[in-house]
Amino acid sequence: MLFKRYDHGMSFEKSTSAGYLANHMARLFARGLQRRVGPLGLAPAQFMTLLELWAEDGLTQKELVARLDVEQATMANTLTRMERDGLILRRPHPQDGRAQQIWLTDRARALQGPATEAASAQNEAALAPLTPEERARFLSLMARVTAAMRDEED
Amino acid sequence: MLFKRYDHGMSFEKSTSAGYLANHMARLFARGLQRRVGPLGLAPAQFMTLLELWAEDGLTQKELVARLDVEQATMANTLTRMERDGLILRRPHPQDGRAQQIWLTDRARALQGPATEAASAQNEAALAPLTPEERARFLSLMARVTAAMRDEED
DNA sequence: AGCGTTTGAATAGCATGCTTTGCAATGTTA
DNA sequence: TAACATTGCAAAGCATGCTATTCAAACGCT
Repeated sequence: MLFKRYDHGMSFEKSTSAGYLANHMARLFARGLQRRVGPLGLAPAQFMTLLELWAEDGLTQKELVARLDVEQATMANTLTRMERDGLILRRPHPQDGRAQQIWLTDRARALQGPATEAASAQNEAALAPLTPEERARFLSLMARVTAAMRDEED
Repeated sequence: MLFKRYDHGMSFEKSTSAGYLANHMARLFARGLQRRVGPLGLAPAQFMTLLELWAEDGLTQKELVARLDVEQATMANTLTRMERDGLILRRPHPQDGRAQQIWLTDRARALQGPATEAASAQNEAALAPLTPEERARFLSLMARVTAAMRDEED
C-alpha cells in the first residue's frame, strides 16, 4: 500500500479544533474592538479594565485581578499604561500600606458612553448571522467551556 | 428619584458580551495549551504554525500568513523564533528571489504525534461538559461568527 | 516583642499580536 | 529599456499575556 509522504494518520484539523477556533475568533474580536475604540484613545485591555471600574471605583489591584482573571503582573502593567494615559489614579490604601486603590479620572468616566457603544457595535457585527436563540446558546456554551477550563486549572 | 453614583443606565455586562467571553475563553485555551505543549519545547503560536507545515512543507511565508490569518510581521517573528529553536529552515525560493520556502526539521516532524495529542487533550478538557451535539453546534457557531467578522473586515 | 510566613505590587524577560516603515526583487508600462 | 508600481520580507515600536523574582508591609505565633 502507498501512503503520501506526510500522511501520519493523525490529522488534526484546525477547522474542527475548539482551541484553534477560539484563538482565531478572539483575535478577530480584538482587531474589531481596536478599530472601534482605538479612535477614543483606548486599547482593548484598557476597555476591559474600565468595564470593572465604571461599575465600581476604588478597587485594589488584587480585586481587579480576581474579577478579570488575568495575572497580577499583567494587571500591574495595564494599570501603569492607563495611569500614563490619564485614565486612572493610584492612591495609597487607607487600611493596608501594601495596597493601592484605583480611581477613575474624569476623562475615563466620560468615555463610558462612547466606548460601550463601540463595543456593542462590535458584538453586534460578530453575532449578526445568528438568531436571538442562537446568540443565547452561543453565550451559554462559551460560559460553560470557560468554566470547565477554569475548574481544571486548580 | 435617587440614583446610585455610578448607575449611568448603560450597563454593559461582561458576562453577556460575546467579545469578552471570547477573549477570556481564548486565554484559558492558550494557558492550557502552554501547560501541555510547553514541556515539548513548543509555544502555542509555534504549534499553530506547525499544524500547517505538517500538512504541507515548503510553503512561503505569504502562504502561511493567508492560511493562519495573522499579519505578515507576526508570522515573520514567529518563524524567526522557530528557526532559532531548530524547528524550521528558511531556504531561498527557486523561482522568486524575494521569497523563501519554509521546511521542517526532523525535530519538528518528530513532534507531530506528541503535540497533537497534547492539543487534543486540551480540547477534550475544555469541551468535557458538552454533549457531542453541543460540541458540534459550538464549533459551527464559532465558525459562523468568525466568518462574519472576517467578511466585515474587507 | 520578635521572627518567620504570607500577601500586594513592581520589575524583568519573553511570546504573540498589531501597525508602520523600509528595502530589494519582480512586474508593468510608456 | 527606463520609470513606476507591486510584492515578499524584515525591523522597529508598542500592547497584552505569561512566569519568575524581589521587596516591603502585614500577619501570626510563640
